[in-house]
Amino acid sequence: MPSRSAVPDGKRPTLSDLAARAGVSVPLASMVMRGAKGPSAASRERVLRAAQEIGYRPDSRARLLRSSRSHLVGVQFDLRQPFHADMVEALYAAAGAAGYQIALSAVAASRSEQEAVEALLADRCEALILLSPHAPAARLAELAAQLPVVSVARRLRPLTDGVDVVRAADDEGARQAVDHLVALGHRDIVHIDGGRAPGAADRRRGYKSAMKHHGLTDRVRLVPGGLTEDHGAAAARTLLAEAARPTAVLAFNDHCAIGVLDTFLRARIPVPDEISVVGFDDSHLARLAHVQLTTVGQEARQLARRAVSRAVARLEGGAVDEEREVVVTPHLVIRSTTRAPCRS
Amino acid sequence: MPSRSAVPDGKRPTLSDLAARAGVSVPLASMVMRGAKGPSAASRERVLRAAQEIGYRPDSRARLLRSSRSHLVGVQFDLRQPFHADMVEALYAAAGAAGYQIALSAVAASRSEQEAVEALLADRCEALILLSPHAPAARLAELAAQLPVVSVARRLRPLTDGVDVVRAADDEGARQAVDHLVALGHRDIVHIDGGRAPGAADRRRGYKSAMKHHGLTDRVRLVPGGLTEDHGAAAARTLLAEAARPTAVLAFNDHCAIGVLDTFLRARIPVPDEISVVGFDDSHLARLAHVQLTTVGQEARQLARRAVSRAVARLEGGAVDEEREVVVTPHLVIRSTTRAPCRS
DNA sequence: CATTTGATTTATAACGTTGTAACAACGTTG
DNA sequence: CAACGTTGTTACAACGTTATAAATCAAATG
Repeated sequence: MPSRSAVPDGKRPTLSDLAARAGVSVPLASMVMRGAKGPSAASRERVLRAAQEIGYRPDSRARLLRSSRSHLVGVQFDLRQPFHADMVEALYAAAGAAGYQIALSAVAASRSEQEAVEALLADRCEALILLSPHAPAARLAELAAQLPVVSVARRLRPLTDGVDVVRAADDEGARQAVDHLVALGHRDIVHIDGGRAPGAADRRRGYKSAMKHHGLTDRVRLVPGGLTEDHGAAAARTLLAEAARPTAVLAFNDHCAIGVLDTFLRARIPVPDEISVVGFDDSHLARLAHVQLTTVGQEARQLARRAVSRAVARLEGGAVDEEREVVVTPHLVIRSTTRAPCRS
Repeated sequence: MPSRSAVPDGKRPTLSDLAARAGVSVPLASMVMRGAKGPSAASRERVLRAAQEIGYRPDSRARLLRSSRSHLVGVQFDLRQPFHADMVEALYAAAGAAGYQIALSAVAASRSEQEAVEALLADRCEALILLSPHAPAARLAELAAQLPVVSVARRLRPLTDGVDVVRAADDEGARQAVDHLVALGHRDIVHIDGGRAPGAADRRRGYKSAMKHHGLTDRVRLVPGGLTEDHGAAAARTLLAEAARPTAVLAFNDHCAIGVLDTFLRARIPVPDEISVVGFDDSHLARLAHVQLTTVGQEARQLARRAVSRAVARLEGGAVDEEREVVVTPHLVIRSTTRAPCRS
């Protein structure tokens, strides 16, 4: 069996291998590797060259074990939600900038939130960022008793003890969408909702209140939907089966909106000529060249930054008793699926 | 500030807290926690109850540090590829069954493969599973000199030293798709390819050889495509602009196929009535109720299982000098986007 | 009764890293 | 020249866990 590294015994090189090679003590090598001030330029260079030569890599686990701080933030996300992909990317950047690392733990059909969180805890994360968690509020509170917990996009009705919330102003987003549609001349605007999904209630409320504000209370119409394209497609079929169709649809999220778009296309109903469609999230789906979905942008960057800084504040600032809830204002992104209705 | 845990000082409980609480020694508590044989039923129960009471959780980092084996496999995946999501899910299961844990590291627009791999190495992974890596073969070989590396879906032309490959038989998959279409009566079958993406060359070759096998060499037609919906949409527009349209399209992957479908729909070209479309991967996109894409299934479960067992074999079996390349046979999944051509 | 056996339990020493405090070597200063 | 900072370096202990070997103890044997 061939040797797998530059030190004789085939194991990965450690600090003491490095120190031996450079002809210095272990602590000195350590200081150089972590860029602490102290070592002279000469020894610094010697150590770095030796590191290069033997291919030394610090062992982050030992490092974290030693320092009581782990500077590790656990992130729970759902593999099936594209918006989560955007968030994870933004979280890497935000955490890096704050001097923290990220440990990912995925939720999927065969992997529960419970399992995902267990893994993060065993990994010694100092704080948890949960992307639209479905766990009961009691469970979140239980976790928050052990370490800082940030719930992203999931609002907690009574501000749950110890759990920070970072979310977009879903009601405001829905309002913007309705305003835009009304300004274009639409009156029959339907909302395909997200049932009991995180954020759904707020979007519903925002939709209703905006309709009311425009004096369209009697045109309010909710169709049961959900988070997936299938849900959107089903809702769209419901609409098609009816005599009087709406002129515009506000879908719960981009995924759902795509299902709606697709169903309309198949039924030969041109969008936006005959009917306008608005999504929610501004995930990369919406930006696809052939989709160009008008949607409510959730500002993943912002959300990520705020979530991280919230967690860090709890960790470093001691008792941070400002707002428990951070609300980021969403922004309507107008693309090509909305237009004035062709006939009133 | 409220206490964040069940032990007085607010830190997370350790083995010695647990041992003290249970009135036993630290090593004994350790044995109980990891289910080693030795402890009596009585002490086992006492320790477990104490663990329950103080909310003890083993610190996996310390655990890994101590045992030279970490039983940790690093997985590099791309947040934007739905097929990777399926693979990650399957990998969790496969690794768990083999007694290993998984560390995820994502690649995205703002996070390079290099960064992703660095993070995994620092985490002390024993082996790396890379999902369609784009890194140059030389770089992979360099990594393989340090630890077992499995490349999934990316074939390495000359079997690169030390890198195992697990992939679907892309050529065979393309062949199956063509066979299916020909059996339905199609002759003008176009392939929208994946350029230089991993697997693209094989699919191209499989397509060509199958066409040849059916005596359709003069009908071979390649259109430049890519991995995303946008690529598929662009290719479809190219096809639409021409006088003689094909009766069937084999797209590089599901993503690309969806772009094609969408463009055809917008152009009022019914699928599969006027034109058939086949994808590749059988990612969850293809299974959506309103898409029901006929596609070549890559068998994520199989791939994941084989990738893990390959890595484990290298780690545990010492010198495993069987095949360096594991090829899984794909299976055509016939759904609703293929049908006999309406006019010959 | 002394002694072996077997089952439990414990003491001790690591794993690779870093913080603390101590230590040399050196030139400055009174 | 003695006392003193500086600057660079090192010894030592610790983080939370587990492997090894040694210790304890009851029961069983000769």
